[in-house]
Amino acid sequence: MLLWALADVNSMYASCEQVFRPDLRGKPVIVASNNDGSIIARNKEAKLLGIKMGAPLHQCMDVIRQNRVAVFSSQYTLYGDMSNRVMTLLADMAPAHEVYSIDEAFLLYPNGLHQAESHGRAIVERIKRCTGLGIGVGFGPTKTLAKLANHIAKTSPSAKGVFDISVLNQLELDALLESLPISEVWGVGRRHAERLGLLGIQSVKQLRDADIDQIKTQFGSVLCRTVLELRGIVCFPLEENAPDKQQIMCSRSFAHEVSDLDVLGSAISHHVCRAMQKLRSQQSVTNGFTIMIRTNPFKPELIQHYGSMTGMLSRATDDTLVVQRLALQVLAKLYRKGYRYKKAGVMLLEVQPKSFHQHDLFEPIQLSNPRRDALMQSMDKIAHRFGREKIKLASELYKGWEMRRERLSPRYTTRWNELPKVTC
DNA sequence: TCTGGGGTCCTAGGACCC
DNA sequence: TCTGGGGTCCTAGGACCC
Repeated sequence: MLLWALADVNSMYASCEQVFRPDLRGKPVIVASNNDGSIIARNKEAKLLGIKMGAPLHQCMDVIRQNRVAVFSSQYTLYGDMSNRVMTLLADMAPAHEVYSIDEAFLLYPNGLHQAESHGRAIVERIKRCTGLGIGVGFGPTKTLAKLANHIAKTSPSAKGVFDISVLNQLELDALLESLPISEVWGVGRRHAERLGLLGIQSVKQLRDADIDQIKTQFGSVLCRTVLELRGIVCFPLEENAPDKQQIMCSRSFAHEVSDLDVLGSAISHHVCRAMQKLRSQQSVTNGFTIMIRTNPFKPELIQHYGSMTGMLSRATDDTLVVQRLALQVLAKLYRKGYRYKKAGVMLLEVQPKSFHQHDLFEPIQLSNPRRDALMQSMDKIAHRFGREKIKLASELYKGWEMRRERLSPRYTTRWNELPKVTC
């Protein structure tokens, strides 16, 4: 009998920081979003202090100071590398797996497991030993139930990090689902939870037993599949190979507001470079892009401007210079003098595989420009080997749009000169 | 002073076609 | 009194995820 597992790292970002800072063990740790804006990760101790997910950092400074909470700026280089290590180990412990997010993977056992719980404990132990990170593992007959089991693994003291929902008998399962609110279900967000509540559906058991036609007509086919998954019917299959991105977005808030067009242009150029690099790394081309700039919506006393404008290309491309040139032209149209901009970004649209892109009827057919392809390859290689900061376009060089990252930890695992120091 | 940055899918409604 | 009946395609917006 087929069995799913969901393994996910406990407080991933906070745990990654803690692994390299043994002095912080047992102490509250939080990680701030880009620009040190809001709180995006908290360890157990920080949660106990009542620090909320998504809360603006500056509103929590009292509790942070009083309790000596360790605060880190987010360091995705580190988290990404630690994630790769975890995923490699997990892949080795199941016949098939799917990396679902930076800190979660589904594992699939097509023939089930005799001792799921002890296997789960072996996974937890191995990840801890090899990476220093704690994980929780939930087993169930569908992805949705495995996710729910994972929630129990992490929150129920008796589960101690591993829980198999598939071994429960019908009465036990009903009692458990009755005790869980629908908001714990994967695919039920705040809006759905509110609307379901109005229909009197509050527990997971009630959702599982709800009228499927009513769910379909009132909430759509996605939630309908979720309900079926709660009944043990597999609707969400394994996706072993992450599909190529259909859109690629790069955007950042600025530490300080920006009014100068050249500085905004520098930010846009930088985001175009990053986005195009992502595009090439999945061997795709883009047909166009949207540029976005906006003022600070949290300052209603300032005059606001949210501007976005799309530029379409005559031919799909993966050439940074082509997109960057047009992007700056679009930005110049979008820009309004005198506004204090807080964020800029670019989104690549109509992303498709380079191997079969559509040619323009009115343009001469040209498969690619070998010189430009070589240039792009060289840029990517240099950036990969020596770091993104070593190769830039001239238009990226205006300063003044940096992020705030005042509590950044070293890139312990990916830079030789930032390796953790060991004292013997 | 200070509020992230990515993504996906689905649906409703309008434009347009014959 | 009764005012066609199907389609497709596109877009904006809403919901969800981490």
